[in-house]
Amino acid sequence: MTAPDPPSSRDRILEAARRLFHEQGFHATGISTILRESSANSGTLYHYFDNKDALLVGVLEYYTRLLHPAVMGPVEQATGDGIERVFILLQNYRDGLASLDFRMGCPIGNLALEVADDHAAARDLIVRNFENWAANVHAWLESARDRLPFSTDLAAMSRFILTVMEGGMMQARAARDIAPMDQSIAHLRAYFDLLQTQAAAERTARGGNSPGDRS
Amino acid sequence: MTAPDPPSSRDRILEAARRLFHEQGFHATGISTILRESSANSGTLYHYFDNKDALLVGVLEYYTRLLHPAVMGPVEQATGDGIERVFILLQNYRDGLASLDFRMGCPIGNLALEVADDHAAARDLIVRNFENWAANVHAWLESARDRLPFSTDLAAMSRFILTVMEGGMMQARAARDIAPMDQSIAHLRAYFDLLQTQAAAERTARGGNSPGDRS
DNA sequence: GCGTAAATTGAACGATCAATCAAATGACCG
DNA sequence: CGGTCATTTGATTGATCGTTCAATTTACGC
Repeated sequence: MTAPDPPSSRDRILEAARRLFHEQGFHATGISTILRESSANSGTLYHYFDNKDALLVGVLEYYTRLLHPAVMGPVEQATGDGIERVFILLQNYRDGLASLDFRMGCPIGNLALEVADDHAAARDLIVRNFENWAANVHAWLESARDRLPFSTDLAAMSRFILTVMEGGMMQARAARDIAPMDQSIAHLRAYFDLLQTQAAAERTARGGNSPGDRS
Repeated sequence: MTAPDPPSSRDRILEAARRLFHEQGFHATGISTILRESSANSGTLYHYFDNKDALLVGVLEYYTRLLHPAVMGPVEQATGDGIERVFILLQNYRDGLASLDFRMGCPIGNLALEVADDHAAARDLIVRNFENWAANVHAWLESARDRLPFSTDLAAMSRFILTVMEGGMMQARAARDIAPMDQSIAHLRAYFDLLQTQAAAERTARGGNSPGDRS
């Protein structure tokens, strides 16, 4: 059992930038603060990153790598039920927000609204993070395919779930009150319950058309 | 018919700040830009506003005043149906985002994620804007009370609708593609359809318990 | 131990930041 | 016209912004 390597300068800088961007936002975080918090010098930072935007890209790539190990993996460990996974995932975000005194919220969502219009490379990575998140949830939903109505668009549903997470966190964070997020999750749960009821009716009816089918 | 008064210096500054905060965000907007765009001098700005934060507060108060005349009123003109109003409102946000080439998004939501943690006064106004928005939608839903299941929490539902709007806009804006928002709205519509079907069943059953009731 | 490249140091740069203030001008009242 | 207060001017402040770079130290193959 060897002692873990001390984190490299590059990693310390990246981790400080990640944390500060999350705590304060991109524009509100100065390079000097990142240097102080990572015990690095400006020359070292600019040795590894061309400029502040490249640092942001590095942070977003880090989040991309982290998505499954840190976010999706634990949920998949908790249960094999695709639908239950969705609500464990949302509950994890909920608990994380409340445990941090309603500060910070979703780092990707924050950056999406702050920098998406101006930083093309960052925007691409933000979009990719959203896509990976939704694709993972989509796979969960596919595993519960037979418990949902035949006509339900599961890709759109995974987007909808991300919508509920981001919109709920935005309101709960602003209000410093978890209620808006809990209420949003509760309505998503009610929606799933109705869909499952409908799917059960479909199964007994053997392919009869469904009440919510708007085609 | 008299010619309208030319806007006062204070109004020009406020309008420039509002637009620039919306286009670029709060931290990314410099005082000097606001001065240039409003053709004012720094002394004039600081005569009316103590500092940049007070200017932000002024902008948020302006949004508060604007909510009903500019956002809710037109929807209420379009139809008297409480449920249909919800989807016209969402469609208006959707069309606004698409017509601006997926830039900017909801100004309140942007500020919520950028400044909510640090600026107490701004946070209060952001919360109030969300509350007013949800309260207005809540009133619409109450007017359709008998078409929704008895047990449905309409206050929570109005929060849920705001969640769908903000979360959908976030994704659509980042992706520069309206699809994630349309998909989210479509699922909200499917949810409402199921609720209305359930409510109709309740009415014929005269108070029987409902499938989605999770008490 | 030597040579070379990578990594690190930290002072310094020009630009821009939010904010100040004494002086000038404008509006309104008696 | 004189007096008074609100408004506007714009040069200027010190701080902080992101960034540069020549010099120095460290790491590593031969």
